[in-house]
Amino acid sequence: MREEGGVAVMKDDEAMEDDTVMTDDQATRPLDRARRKSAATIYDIARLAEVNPSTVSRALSQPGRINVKTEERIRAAAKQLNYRVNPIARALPTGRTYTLGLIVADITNPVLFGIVRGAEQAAAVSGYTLVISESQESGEREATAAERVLPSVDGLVLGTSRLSDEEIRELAELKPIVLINREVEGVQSVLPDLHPGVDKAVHHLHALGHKRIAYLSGPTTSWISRRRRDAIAAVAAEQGLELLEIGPGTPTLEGGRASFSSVAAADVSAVFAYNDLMAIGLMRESAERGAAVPAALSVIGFDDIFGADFTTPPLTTIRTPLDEAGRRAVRTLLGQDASRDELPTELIMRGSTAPPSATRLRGHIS
Amino acid sequence: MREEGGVAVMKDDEAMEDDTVMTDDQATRPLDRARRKSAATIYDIARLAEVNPSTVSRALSQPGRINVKTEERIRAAAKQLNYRVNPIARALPTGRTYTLGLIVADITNPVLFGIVRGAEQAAAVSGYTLVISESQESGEREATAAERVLPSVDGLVLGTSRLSDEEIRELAELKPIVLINREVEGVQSVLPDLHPGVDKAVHHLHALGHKRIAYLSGPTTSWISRRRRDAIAAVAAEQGLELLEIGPGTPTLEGGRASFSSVAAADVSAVFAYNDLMAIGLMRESAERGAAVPAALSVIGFDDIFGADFTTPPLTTIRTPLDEAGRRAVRTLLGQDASRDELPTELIMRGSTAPPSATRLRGHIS
DNA sequence: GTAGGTTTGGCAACCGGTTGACAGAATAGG
DNA sequence: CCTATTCTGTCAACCGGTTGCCAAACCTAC
Repeated sequence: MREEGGVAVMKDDEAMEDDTVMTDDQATRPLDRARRKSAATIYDIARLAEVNPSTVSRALSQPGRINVKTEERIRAAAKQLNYRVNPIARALPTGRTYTLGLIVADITNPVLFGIVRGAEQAAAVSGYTLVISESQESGEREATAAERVLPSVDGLVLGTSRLSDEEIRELAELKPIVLINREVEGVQSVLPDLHPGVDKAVHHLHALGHKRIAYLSGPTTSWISRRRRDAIAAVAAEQGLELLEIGPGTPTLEGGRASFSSVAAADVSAVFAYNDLMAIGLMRESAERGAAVPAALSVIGFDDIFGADFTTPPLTTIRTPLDEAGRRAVRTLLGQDASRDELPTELIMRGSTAPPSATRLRGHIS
Repeated sequence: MREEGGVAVMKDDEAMEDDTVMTDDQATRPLDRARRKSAATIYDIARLAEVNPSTVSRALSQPGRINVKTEERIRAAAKQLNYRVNPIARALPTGRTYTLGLIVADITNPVLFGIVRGAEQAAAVSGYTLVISESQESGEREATAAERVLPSVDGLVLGTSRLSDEEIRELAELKPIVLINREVEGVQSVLPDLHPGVDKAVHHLHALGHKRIAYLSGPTTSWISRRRRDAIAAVAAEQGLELLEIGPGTPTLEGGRASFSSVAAADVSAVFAYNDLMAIGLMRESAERGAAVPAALSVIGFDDIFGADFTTPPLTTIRTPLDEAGRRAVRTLLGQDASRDELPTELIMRGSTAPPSATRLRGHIS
């Protein structure tokens, strides 16, 4: 009787002869490898095909290295035994796991779905498995997660890293790293080109007659939040718009709601939110406080997440092709994509902007 | 020069002496393990602490087995070398990978976020890593994905399986399997208790005065779709409501939109959709065709996904605690949860239902 | 002081592949 | 026909841990 991962496994060998009955007792005994079929190995094939295991290995992984006749015999034996190569056994000597890691701040944050999906697809296409970990917006947890998956992956994508540049460089010394929405000297990254979307958005607000606008920022640790702010600031200055920064805030619906009073107090007629989640939260809070968007306040988000067009009014937002970002990050990791181009953003014009209202928002501060 | 996963790696050994310069050349050479720091092993520790590697292994994984003094010396050496156990090397002899697989139909389907998050959390808490794979609603791809991850996981959660009972049983012979929203003889599963939510929803429609309602079904291969239909049918019959089945449909926004004409043709005043995505699609299509929800048509969804309350009107839906389902599936896999209770559903009453309208929907068929 | 029991740590086999080196067979070239 | 190549398959080491078995060292108690 031995310990297995803290779960004591008992009655290891009773009733071994009866394999067909699925007793309740067995059903509740977890991760019990003992009585399950174990997979065929190259040794089984070797015995069946009457060759040396190394020949099997070569026949299967280096077609042409071995005599066609023999290779066929081996392949037939492999098929007969329903052989699958054991990725773990293969990874040990070669160091290649055919697994990639993806660490994101929050799996359930719809902002990241695109990244996850794109990365998963690109990985699957190349025969790689993707392991997704969550850092919950915490740099410390992110470091732990990275350390945990690092030994068993061939490379790592940091989707929304909250680590310091230094920590990221240290990781990059151990395994190939690709960053999304973050730039660190000497580490590869996939970045958005904010100009097309931001330019158009700011011009749009200017054309509507806005004079004083705000940027509702995300977490202080977010590199991309600062970058979005700077991009907006540059265009705003050029257009003679006054830009305030409100924040930092939590990049969630709640964070957006919570920002309402600061927004109202800031006396602005339009707000760029760090992301759509905050934008939607702000819109809803604003509406509930009697200041309907866009009449009383114009709101523009970032990302164009799932559901951004469900809202009333539908959210105007600056879209980054996130699935493309995820896909490209993985392809870069696999060396299939050398392009350094930034991914163009795009303004998705919907209904959350309007000319500034005569009535000020101030009255709505509770 | 050898092949690595289809990517030819060249210039393998030039400039090996210069480790500090991060040339562009190096940056674009992917998955190149060669010149990176390689992690410390128990052999390094053994040398440093002047003991046998097996002693190191014991000191680290079986506290108490070794003399306290020696153990401390070993731990110190391990810390000094910043040692992390290599999960792959550990998995090979033990067969335990501390990794669990989760296969879902579609990662970006918000219905499944809850499952993913719950599963990830439960796994992380117990020190397990979760590998998520996507089957894209295809049984064949699901089988491939399962086969692919099976050798490297200790167990598998099938989130939205499209496999046959027989295929599932075969998988269950190889590794522990837990199903969500699906029941197969002899395989563990986590199921919702549809009664509380469905009862309340049907009663609610009855009370509003509806007489003839429809169930907009999901994919034919979806076990849970049939189950939802049956649960509704049972209560509808009891309440004297006429229930039509429309479908099968694709469980997406588009699928919901596409169903509109059938719904209109069916001449019903209320619709249960297989899931929220379809419900939202239907609502929007309906509104765009001039038949506003809920005035012209009442709609009730399933799941209460992210964004279900963003819509106009906000969607009334039957919520299943999906993160709890994901969590419980993993805990069951790990043998930490023997409870067989079904997860109670709950009616989330919002704004997409109203008394049946006098005007029929028929006129809206295009 | 010694028989008996318990710690403690080392040895070596093993998990399931991969791969460099090599020998014998087959083929080519002169 | 003999030597030089090329082909083909085997041997054995290795990846980095885990673990059964054993012997030496250490206690304990009589």
